Amino acid sequence: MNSKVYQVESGLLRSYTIDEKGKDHIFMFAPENWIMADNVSPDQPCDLFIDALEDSIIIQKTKAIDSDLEHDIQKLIKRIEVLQKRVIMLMSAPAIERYEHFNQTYPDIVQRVPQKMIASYLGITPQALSTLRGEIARK
Amino acid sequence: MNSKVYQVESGLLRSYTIDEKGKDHIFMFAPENWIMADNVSPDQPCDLFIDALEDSIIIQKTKAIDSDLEHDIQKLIKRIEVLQKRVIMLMSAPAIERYEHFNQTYPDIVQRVPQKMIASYLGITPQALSTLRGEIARK
DNA sequence: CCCATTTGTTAATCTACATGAATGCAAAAT
DNA sequence: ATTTTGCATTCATGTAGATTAACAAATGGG
Repeated sequence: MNSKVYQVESGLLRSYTIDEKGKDHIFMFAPENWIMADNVSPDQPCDLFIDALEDSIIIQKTKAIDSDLEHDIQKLIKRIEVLQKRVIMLMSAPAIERYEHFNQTYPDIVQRVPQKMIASYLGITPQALSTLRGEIARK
Repeated sequence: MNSKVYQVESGLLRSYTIDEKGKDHIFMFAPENWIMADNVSPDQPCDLFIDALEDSIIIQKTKAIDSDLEHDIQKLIKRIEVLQKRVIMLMSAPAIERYEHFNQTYPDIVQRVPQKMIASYLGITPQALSTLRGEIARK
């Protein structure tokens, strides 16, 4: 079981899947002080890939729960919180609101990654994001 | 902080949000042996409501992490896993595939709740689910 | 049993977003 | 300098699913 947890000291990571049609979907970004894991659970794998979008310093932690249990639980809860919000927004909010929420969640990432990746995170095409940004700028 | 965790012994719970337009979105179901929590984190509340869809026996656990820490972590990880899958499917899979995945995740729930709730879980309207089921039956 | 309310179905129309293609543009690569 | 290569923009068209509405079926309470 080669599943790992990474603590980002500096730089920027992303995790993403590739669906049957070959399209990739960014699952999350991890800038400084975020943690990121590939397969949270060894069974029922999720095929989550991770790579660095910037030169990054990361600390690789073994998932063996050794010392700071409470701390780990807090981190996990934080992630659940983010995921819940994301599910709800995907179900109920149109792309433009998801984009605005993205800007709040990751205030400075917009400048740091190409737009196509943000589109991938939002679950829309780069073209859709482009026109959507046009509309925002126009008003 | 009145946030609780519930362990379902028998019956069926659901958790859901209500968006600004008054529409509700079922976040998850919890049949026997599942756990369910309302606000995972006291800050940044998510306005997740819980109620029982069947007569249910539940054990209310305080969220204070008392004894079985490892066990709690396993549960949390399971939830993250489910959430991740859900996010990915919402982004990449059409409603019909989400419906099929739902049937795998909750094999017998289809019979136990009204369709409108399943639609809510899937993030589509009851009408859409109805026609979608028609198409499945027809082939 | 009858009425009222909720739930499911079907169909017409509308809209957000996907898809595909053409164009411009900047950064690499040669 | 020139040729790639990848990214962003714009437009035309297609489509999944929303919306609205009307009706049928089921459920529940008196």
